[in-house]
Order: sequence, then C-alpha cells, then structure tokens
Amino acid sequence: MAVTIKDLARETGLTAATISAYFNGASVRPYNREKIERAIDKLGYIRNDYARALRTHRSMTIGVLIPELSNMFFTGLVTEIEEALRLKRYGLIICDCRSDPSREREAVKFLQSKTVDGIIVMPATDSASSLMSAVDKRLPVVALDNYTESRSISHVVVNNRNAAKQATEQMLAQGHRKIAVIHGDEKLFTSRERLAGCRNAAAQADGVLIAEQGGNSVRGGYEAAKKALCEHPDLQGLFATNYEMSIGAAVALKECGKQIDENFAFTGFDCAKILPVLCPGMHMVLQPAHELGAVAAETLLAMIDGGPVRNIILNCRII
Amino acid sequence: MAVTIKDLARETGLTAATISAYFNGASVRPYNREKIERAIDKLGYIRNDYARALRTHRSMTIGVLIPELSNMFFTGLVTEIEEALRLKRYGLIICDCRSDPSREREAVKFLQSKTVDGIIVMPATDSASSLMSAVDKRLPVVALDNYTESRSISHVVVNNRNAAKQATEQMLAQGHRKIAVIHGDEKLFTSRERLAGCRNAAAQADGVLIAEQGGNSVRGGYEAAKKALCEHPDLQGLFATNYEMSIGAAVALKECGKQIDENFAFTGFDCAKILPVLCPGMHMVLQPAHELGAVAAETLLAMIDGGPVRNIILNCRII
DNA sequence: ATGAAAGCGCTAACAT
DNA sequence: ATGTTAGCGCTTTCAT
Repeated sequence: MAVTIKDLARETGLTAATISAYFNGASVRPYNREKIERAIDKLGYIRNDYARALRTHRSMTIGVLIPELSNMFFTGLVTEIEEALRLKRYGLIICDCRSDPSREREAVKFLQSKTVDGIIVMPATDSASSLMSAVDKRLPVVALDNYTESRSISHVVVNNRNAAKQATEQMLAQGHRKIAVIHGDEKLFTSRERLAGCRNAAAQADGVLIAEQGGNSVRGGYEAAKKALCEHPDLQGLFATNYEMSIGAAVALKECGKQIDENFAFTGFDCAKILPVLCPGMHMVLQPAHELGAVAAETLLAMIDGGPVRNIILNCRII
Repeated sequence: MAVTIKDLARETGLTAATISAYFNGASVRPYNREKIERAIDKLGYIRNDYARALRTHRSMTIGVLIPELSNMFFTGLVTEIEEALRLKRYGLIICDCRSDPSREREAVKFLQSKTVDGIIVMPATDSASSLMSAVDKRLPVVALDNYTESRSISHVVVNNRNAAKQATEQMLAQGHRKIAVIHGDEKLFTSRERLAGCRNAAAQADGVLIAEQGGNSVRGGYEAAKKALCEHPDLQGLFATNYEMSIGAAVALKECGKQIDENFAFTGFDCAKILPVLCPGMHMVLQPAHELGAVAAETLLAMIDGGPVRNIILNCRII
C-alpha cells in the first residue's frame, strides 16, 4: 500500500495533524520541519489528493470535454488549458465526445463522479442540455469556442463573424470580386457565424460569393474547394473557414494549378503550422489559441472561487 | 453539497450499506430496489468515485503521458486508449510532457497524487528514469510506441525496423535505386530503428541511400526533403519516416514539381488522413493505431489485475 | 507548535 | 436482505 501521512507520523514521532499542518503552510518547528522532509524523501511519500478532496471538497482536477481529439485546433486549445492549469496544480480529465451529444452527456456524469471542480467544454452543439446535470448542481462550466444557450455557463469565444467579414473585405478590396467560401455544417455556431460574416462583406462591397459546404475535415475541404474551382473557372479567391478544411482546400488549389497572386487570393483559417508551408503568400485568420485557452482556464478558476458567469469575446488576427 | 449515499438512505428509509449493496450488485428486495432508483432520479445522485477509491484502492482512472498533444499520431493513440478504457468505466488523466523528461517526471508524481491505477506512457526518451517513482511503488506502467530500458514496464510497439526495411525494399524492387530517407532525431528509438531498417534494405539490395535528418515536424520534413531533392537531382525516391515529416516532405515534393510515377516513388508514414489527398499514388507505412491503443489498454488492465509484464510487437501495414 | 478526535462518502466484515 | 460498525487518508476544530 502507498505511503501515508501516518507513516510519516510514525517515522518522525510526530502526529498526523502536524504533518498536515506542514503541508498546508502552518508553522512547524524548523527541527521538525527537517525531520518531516527527510521522512518524505526516505519513504517516497506522495500526497493522496482524493482523500484530501473528500475533506476539502476540492479535487484539484477539472474536466475537459473535447468534440474530437483528432482535431488539431481543439487539441491546441487543450494544450493551452493544460499549461495554464498545471501551474495551479490542477489536473485535467479529458473526454473525447466524438461530436456526439449523448456521449457528451455521459461524459458530464462521468466527470461529476470524479468530483471535478469545474468543466471546460468545447460544445458539439449549441444546445446546453447535455451540460444540465452539471449546471443544476452549480458546478462551474465554461464553454470554449462555441456558444451555448445557457445563461449559467461562461463563454469564451472569438468574434467569428467579424473576423470572417474582415478577411472577406480584404480579399474584395484587393480586387478579388468573385470568391468561394468553403464552410462547414451550418448547424455549428462557428460555421454559421463565419459564413454570415462573409455574406455581410460580400453584400456591402457588391462582391460575388459562392458558398460551398463540405464535411468538417481535410477531405471535406478538398472536395468542396475542388467543386468550387471546377464549377467556377473564373474564381478569383477562396476562403476556407476552418482548420481542417483549409488544408484540404490548399491541396485542391495546388492540384488545380492555381497560383496565389494578384489574380487569385487564398485565405485559410487557423492552420499556422502547415498552411504557410503549403501555400506561401496566402492569408490566414488566426484565432488566438493561447489566449482562448488561458482565458477559459482563468474564467473557470474564478468561477470555482465563487466568481460570476462571464462572456468573453476575443478578436482574431488576420495575417 | 453534493447528494450522497446518506441522502439516498434518508429518502428511502434504508441504510447506507443497503444502498451500497445495490450499487455493487448484491441482492436487494425489488421493492427497495425501486425505491432506491426513484430516489436516485429525484435527488440526482452521482456516486463519488474517490470516496469509493479510498476504500477499494481502485480509483478507476489511469494516467496517460503524451509527448506532444499537438502530434496527431499520438493524439490518435490517445483516442484509441480512451475508447478502450471508457468502456470499462475508466477515466483518463492526460498530461502533455512537451517531450521534456523533467516534465515527465513531474507528471508521474502528479498522477500518483491522483492515485491513478496505472500509467500508459509514450516515452519522450529511452530512459525510464522519470518513471521510476511509479515503478518503485509497483504501479503498473505500459510504454507505448517507444521502448524503455526498464524490465518492470510493459511495452507495446511496432516492428519499426522491419516496416522501414520492407518499405525500402519495395521501392528498390520497383527500380528506384537512389532513395533519400527523411528521418527524425536518432536519439529517438523509433527514428533510429526505422533508419536502421532502411540501411539494411539498401545494403542488401545494393541501393544508394541518402539519410537526411530534420526536426520532428512538418517544417523539419519539408526542409530535409527540399535539401535532399536539391542536392540530388537524380533522386528516384523519397521515404519520410514519421507522420509530421511526411506531410512536410509531400509539400516539398509538390513544390519541386516531382511527379509520383515509375521514375519517382514517395513513401510516407502514418498519415492516412492527409497524405492520400496530397499525393495520390504514393505508398504509406501505417502503424496499427487502433490496435496499439487497444492492446496498451488491455495490457495495463491486465497488469492492474495482477498480470505480468508483457512486451508486444505489432506489425505495420504497407499500402 | 503540537496532539486528540471527529468526519468527508464510501465499502466490507460481521451480526441480525 | 438489511443494519451496525469500523476505517480508507486526509483536514480541521479544539485543547494543551
């Protein structure tokens, strides 16, 4: 069995309460302090966070619900969350929900049985129904990247509509009048907002916008872009509105022999690692992944400490 | 405060022990069974796994150490592990070690303080020193994808050397005599083994092998491939030996205008999602990600139940 | 500054 | 089949 505080007590001749005091920063005689530290080293003691949680009602773990572990944009966010939370000695329990609300609902229960102190969710849908069992128990929940309809949940998102609008405006301003936007399922908040931004820009500047929907994947982006390029040989620009689809669209572009120059513009989304290698000279809308993760972590921690529900909208960079 | 077993007891007029018996499959009078189930629904009871763990010495969570959450091959494995373990009601605590052994060591301690029942690690180095604090306490550990030097750790890996050898042989047999292999840091077990396999094949078949090392990333693969292609215009084949580098190499190929045909062959590693879109007609070495994850999970579970250390070597597919 | 004792939510004998 | 009791490893009064 693992080394416990009692073993330390026996080893040092002190009592469990004193050892506990030591760990919790109370004042302990220097002499005893040393004895305790020696005993910890000798016995290889590691504190049992859950016995602790049982008393303190803080498990120091938080749950993360991710729609797809295979989606690089989301895993990037998780990395940032991990970074921010690890510093505060919080651990992450990550559940891959496969973009499936029923799995999401299951995962929320699962996390509660692990007594997480809070949940950060990148929602698979706009509906918050799968989160209700947590919200009802006043467990702090932060939704990241997507909106939900619940007023009891904090939200950390980017201004999708504006970012897409600006990116489109930029293409139009550079003389690319006929543009195809490669977008994902309109049931998704982000897809919808981004498409709306494009439409706004096109309407205002009198541009021609072809909307081509595809599956939210590399292949989906590839196929949608291919279709747009074939059906509209006079296309002057392409705008792919998420990470995976951008890669697919870039590949389609290469295959059709399209050059990125004054006659043709390509704007992608988020994929700062691969896209610039694939298509130098292109434009990108970059969501502030680091900030998104950090702010979500901060917001959740604040809620755990009794802070209010907050809705935060960050801006994207266009480069 | 959360609903506890005592609340159920009060609500039903039964005692905590009976409720516990109910949860643990002991026989309970149908009449009471119903009362309990009604109370669970009414109160929204969710069992506290950690109070339970405190008694049973099973937390039903296992730790996963991943070198980089941004590496798609690794996250793919995590998805498979999650899939396999969730069915058994195990939860995952995932730590991103940033390929840094000191972070790895920290993470192992962290996981122990969370009283995980076992650890699956995709080791950042061959050294098992960061895992010792777990191994010493007889906590089951499974190393996935990489070898370690410890005899107390189970290993689930692929036959890297053989797979690379076969892939190289295949290229040689098809008449591509001068081949560049784009590989990662030789300090890594997998890189080393794969390179050795290539060398074996080239030596046996009297081919010419150019070894070009690059950083373990898309850009690293891109740059290494570019260099090889520029320095050896008479190259007849390219073999990229990991996921990220394969993507980079494929891009370099496109940029240099290389066609994949009887005069030039390209073989990549693992990237079944993106590569075929990028380079139709290419060959790929595919590690059995699903099997790797499933077998690692199985092996760990078996060890938790007192099973022996096992070393399992799976084969890759070449397509 | 340290100790004694109770209790967090649950399970496991043991008794009934 | 159900109740009683004790205890998992820790923290937290309350004494000393």
